[in-house]
Amino acid sequence: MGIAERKIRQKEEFKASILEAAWLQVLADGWQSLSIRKIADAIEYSVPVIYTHFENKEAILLEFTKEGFQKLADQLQGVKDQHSDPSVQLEAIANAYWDFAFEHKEYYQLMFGLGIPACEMVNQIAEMKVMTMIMISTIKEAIEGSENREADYFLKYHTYFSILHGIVSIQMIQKEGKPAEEKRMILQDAISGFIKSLIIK
Amino acid sequence: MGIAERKIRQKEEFKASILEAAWLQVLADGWQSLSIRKIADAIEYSVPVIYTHFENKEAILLEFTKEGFQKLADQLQGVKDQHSDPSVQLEAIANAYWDFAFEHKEYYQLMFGLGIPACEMVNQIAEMKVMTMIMISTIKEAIEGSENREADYFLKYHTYFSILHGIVSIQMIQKEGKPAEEKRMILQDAISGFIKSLIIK
DNA sequence: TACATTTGTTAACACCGTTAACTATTGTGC
DNA sequence: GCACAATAGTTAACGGTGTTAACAAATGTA
Repeated sequence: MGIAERKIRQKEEFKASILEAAWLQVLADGWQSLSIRKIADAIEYSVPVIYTHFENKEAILLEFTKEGFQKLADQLQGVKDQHSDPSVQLEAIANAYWDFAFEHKEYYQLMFGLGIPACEMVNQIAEMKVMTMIMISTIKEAIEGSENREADYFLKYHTYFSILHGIVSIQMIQKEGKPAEEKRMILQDAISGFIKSLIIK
Repeated sequence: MGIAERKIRQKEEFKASILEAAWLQVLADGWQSLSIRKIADAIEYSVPVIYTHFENKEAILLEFTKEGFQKLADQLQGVKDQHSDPSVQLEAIANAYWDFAFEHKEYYQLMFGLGIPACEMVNQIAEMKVMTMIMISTIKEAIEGSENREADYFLKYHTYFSILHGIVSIQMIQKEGKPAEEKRMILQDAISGFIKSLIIK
């Protein structure tokens, strides 16, 4: 009575082949270029068959998002297990997180909804430099009036800016939830930590 | 001979009316819902007239991106001027940055290419919780073995995660540029600062 | 063999950005 | 005032997107 099981197996294989074709497209031209029609073309079936295996395009992307979080969690657990001191673990996890993001760029962008039009333009926006200069000059002044005068102000600027953007964009993704009061504390915590490490040796 | 000037002025007004219609659409349904056709509909002209004022859709979005950075820089400069101590300034700038992002969500998302499909789904992804748990448990352990045992581990987790994501996504937007060596230093700097403020009172 | 179910197809709908080809309107030189 | 050139604005199309209704072909069952 293996014929029902064979059918299920074939269905799974079909689903897998859809995901494989989709992933090849994502790797080739980024996930914004992914289209149902291209997938159908790649697997040499008509378009609607895809909808018998996935509710819609988003469901396909969701699959990759889950896969991404699984892979990421695996890698983080892996490096955590290599150390015993929690502080060292936190450092190792941070590095592994960074590695994952850049070794699996497509996954990461999908997981956090990154990289649309601005991606290409943000580099050539002169207007951004004003903001940059305000931040850099303030950091420079802070360093000069501190006991840590040999600090690299450009490095510190990047850190400062990255912390700000990280906090904002994470909170933007997690739509609502916590009250604003609580949210602001995260900012407060991160920035006070940054400033301390900036001005104290 | 004011007729040439009137023409220029009218052209400017037309351009402005396009941007205004576009912005209303963005405010109403987010910038992913913006389409040339909807703009044309709103200003009651045919589609191609828009292309006589803007090269393409991206140029319209670019206009808003510039506007956004200008507004942001203004606000940051404004709060910086209200203080004299650089450390206080850095804190005020951080708060103003946060305020800008959430008071002008659409601008911010445009400026940093945020919020595509994942935005809606990232909340309901069970797979993410594994990663979350790894980070939280490590932070908890670090706190318990530190001299700062009353630290809020959940707050610290958010800070940690936000810093990681911020560094990664900023570096992903600024495609290439610095060598990997230098990039990793930003991570190193931010994380070592975080860990210090985590375990030291 | 006759029927029902599954499987896959074609063709359409309603959108999208972009552009070529055309018309109506305006301004200019005679 | 009139013919001509320049401008402004139009329609209609091209090629693309996600999604689905209607249909045909293959398969399994009675």
